[in-house]
Amino acid sequence: MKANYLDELNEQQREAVIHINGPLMIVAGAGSGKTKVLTTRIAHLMQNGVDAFNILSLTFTNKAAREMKERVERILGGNEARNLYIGTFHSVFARLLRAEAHRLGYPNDFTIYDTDDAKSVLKTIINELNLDDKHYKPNFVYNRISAAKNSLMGPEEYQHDYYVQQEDMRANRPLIGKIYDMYAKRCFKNGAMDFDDLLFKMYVLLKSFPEVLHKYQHKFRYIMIDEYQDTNPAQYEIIKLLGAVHENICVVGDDAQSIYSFRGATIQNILQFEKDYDDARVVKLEQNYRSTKSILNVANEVIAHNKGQIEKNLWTDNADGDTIKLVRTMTDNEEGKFVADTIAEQKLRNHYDNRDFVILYRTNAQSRSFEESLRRKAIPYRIYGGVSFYQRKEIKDFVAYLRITMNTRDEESLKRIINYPVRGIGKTTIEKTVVFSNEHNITMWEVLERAKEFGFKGGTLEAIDGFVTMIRSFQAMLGKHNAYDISVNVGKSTNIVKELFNDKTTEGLARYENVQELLNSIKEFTETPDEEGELLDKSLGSYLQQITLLTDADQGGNEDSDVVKLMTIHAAKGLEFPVVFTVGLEETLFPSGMSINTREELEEERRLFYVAITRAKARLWLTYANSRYRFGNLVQNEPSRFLEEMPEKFIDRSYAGGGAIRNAFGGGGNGGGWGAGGGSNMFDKMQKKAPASPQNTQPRPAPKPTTGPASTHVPTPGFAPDDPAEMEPGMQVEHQKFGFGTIQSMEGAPNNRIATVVFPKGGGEKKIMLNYAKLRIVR
DNA sequence: TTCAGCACGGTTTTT
DNA sequence: CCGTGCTGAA
Repeated sequence: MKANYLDELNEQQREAVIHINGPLMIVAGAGSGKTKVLTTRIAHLMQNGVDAFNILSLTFTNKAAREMKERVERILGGNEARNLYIGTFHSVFARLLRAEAHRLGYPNDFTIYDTDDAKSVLKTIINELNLDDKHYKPNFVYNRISAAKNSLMGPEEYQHDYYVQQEDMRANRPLIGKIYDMYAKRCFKNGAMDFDDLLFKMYVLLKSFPEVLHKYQHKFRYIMIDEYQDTNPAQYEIIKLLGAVHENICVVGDDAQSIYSFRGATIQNILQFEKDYDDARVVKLEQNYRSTKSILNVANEVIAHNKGQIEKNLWTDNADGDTIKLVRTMTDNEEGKFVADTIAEQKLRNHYDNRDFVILYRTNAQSRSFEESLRRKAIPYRIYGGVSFYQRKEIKDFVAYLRITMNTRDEESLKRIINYPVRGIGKTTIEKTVVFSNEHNITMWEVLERAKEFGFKGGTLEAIDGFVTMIRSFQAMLGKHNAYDISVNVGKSTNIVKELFNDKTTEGLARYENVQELLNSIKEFTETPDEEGELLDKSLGSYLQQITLLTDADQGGNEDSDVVKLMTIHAAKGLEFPVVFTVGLEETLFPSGMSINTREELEEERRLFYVAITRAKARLWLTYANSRYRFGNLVQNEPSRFLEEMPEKFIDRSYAGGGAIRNAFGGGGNGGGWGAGGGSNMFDKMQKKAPASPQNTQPRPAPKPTTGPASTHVPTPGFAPDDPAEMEPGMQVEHQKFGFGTIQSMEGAPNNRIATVVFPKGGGEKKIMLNYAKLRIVR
C-alpha cells in the first residue's frame, strides 16, 4: 500500500475519501478526478479495516469496472483487490442471480437474452397473436416493456395501470400489455432473462426472499456507485434495499452528464439523494484537471443553457490553450476528409500519436465517411460500438449451440440451430414441434427427445434423433471439461468450422475468421490466470453469462494500440483525449431530430454535447456539413443550435472560411446564404415543424425533393481539379457531382476561397469551398 | 427445402 | 445506402 495516497488529493477529494461511514454523495464535475477519488476511497476503506469481501462497487460499463479494479490494485499492491466485488450493475446482478435464480423458478444457468434475442421473441409473439408487426413494431414494443421493467412494473401492473393503458390506447396499441404478459411468460418458459430482467428479477428476489436480502445486506456493507446520474428506478430501489442496514452508500455523479434517460435513467435519483438520507454528506469536486481554460469555458457556457441543475462552479488551473475550431464543410465526405487531413497535419505539427485523437459522433451510422478518409490516408483507426462481434450471425449461431447445451429450455437458441447446418429438419417439422410443445405444455426440446412418440418418422425422425444425440454428447462434457474444450468439440461435431472453411467467398472467409476468433476468445477466457479476473469458474455456464453482457467496446485486449478512435459520444463518457473532433453538429442530427420535442429531451442532447466537449484535454474541433447522405440521398441541414450557444471569445470560426461562416449564423439563425437554392430543404423544415405524431406512420414523400440529381453527373474522363487561385467569376467549371456550372462570385480569404456557382443540372446555386471541393476549369 | 433475386424499411444513444 | 425478409423457381 502506498503510504502517501492521501497527499495526492486536493481538499475536497480528501474529504470524500476519508468519509468512511454513512451516506455520501460526491458531485463530481467533468475531469475532476472522480475515478481517482473512488479508487482511493476503496483503498482507504481497506486501510481502515474494511474487508474487501464487504465492498461492492457498481459501474455502468465493463471498461470502467476494469479500470477501477486495476487502479485499486495499483494503490493497494498485493492481491487483496481481487476479493472486491467490482462490476457493472448487469454483470454483478447476473452473477448473484446465477446463485439464486432457482428460487424464482429459473434455472441457475439461465440464458441471458440480448436485445436481438428479445426482439425476436417479441416478433414470434406478435405473429402468434395475429397482429401486424408493422403496427406493433417489435422495436417499439421492446422499448415499452423495457421502460416498464426499469420502473419495476410487471405485466400485471402494466395491464392494470390506468395511466399506462391510456398511453397505449392513445398510441393505438392497446395490446402491448398482453404482449408483455406473454413475453414474460415465454422468457420464463425459455429459462431466459433479458437485460432488464437482470435488474427487475434482482429486485423481485430481494423483495420476496428476506433471507436473501439479509445475506447480501451483510455481505455488501459498503456500496459505491459510479455515474449515479444514470441510474434508473430499478437500480435505485435495489441499492436502497441492499444499503438499508448499514447505509454506507457512496454515490458519485454529475447531473450535467446525465445522458441515459432513454434507458430509464432519471436525474431525480441524484437530486433525491439528500432527501432519502438526511444525514448525507455532500462533497463537490469542482476543480477540473483535464481541460484547458478555453475548452472548459465553452463547456460551462453551453451547459448554462440548461435549466435545473445542481449548483456548481467548475474551474481549472490549466493554461488557456488553443481556441476551439469550428469548421463547416460542404458534405459529409468532405467532413471526413477534413478530419483525416487535420489529424495528419496535427501529427506532424504537434507530434501527436494516433492514439491521441478521437472522433465523436451522435449516431453510429456516421462513422463511414471517417473510415473511408482515414483508410485513404493510411491512418490506423478503430471503431467502438456499432454491430457487436457477438451479434454477428455466425457467432450467434455458434453460441446458440453452447446455450442450448447449458439450457435446453432456451427455444430462441434451439430454433436458430435446429437446422443449421442443414440436417433436414425443415419448417414443417419445426412447426409441428411448436404445436406439440404448446399442446402438452412441455418444451420444444422435450418434444424432440420424444420424437418417436409424437409420430415423427423416417428421415425426419433420424435427423431429430441425431440432433438430440449430438446435444446430449455436449452436455455429457459439462462437468468434466472447460468452456474451450466443449466449444472445440461443438465446432467439430456440428461441422460448422469445416463448412465455413470450405466457403471461399469473401464473406465466408470473414465468417470463418470470426468463428476462429470466438474460439480464441473462449480459449483466452479459460486460460486467464485466476488472480487476474474474479471469475475462477472456467465452465461454459460462466463463460456464457459474461459474453452477452460484453459490449463491442470491451473486446480486444489491445487497449493501448496506437490508433485513432471512433465512437459515439455515449460510448466516450468517462474517457479523455488530447485532441477531440466532435462531428456532425447539425440540426436533426445533433440535436437528434427525435429529441427536440420537449425541453427535457433537448436538455439531454445539450448535456450530451457537454460530455463531448469535456472529453478534450488540449484541442477541440467541432465540425458540421452543409449536406450529407441519409438513406442514400442528399439532405441539407442547418448548423446545430448548440453552436450558437458558444461564447465567441474562445471560438475560431474563421478557420472554415471567414465571413461566409458568420453569414450562416446571421439572418435569424436560419442559415443565410448557404443552402442549395430552391425549395429543396423546405421539405426538411416542414417535417421538423410538423406536430409530433410519432404514432401516425408518416406517408413517404411521394415526390422526392428536387435538390437535383447530385449523383448522376459523370465526371469527364481524366477529371482533375484546378488551382483555386486561378478561378474567377464568369468561368465555366466542372464539379465531380454537380456537373457543369458558371462561377457567379468569389469570397473568403485568399487561402480559403469560396465560390458561388450555378449548376443548371446540379441543383442550382451552390457555395463551394475550393479548398475542399474540387473544380475543374472548363474555360 | 433451398437459394437467388428483389422490395422495403430503417437511424438515436447501450447494458 | 444497406441489411432483412418475402416470393418464386429448381
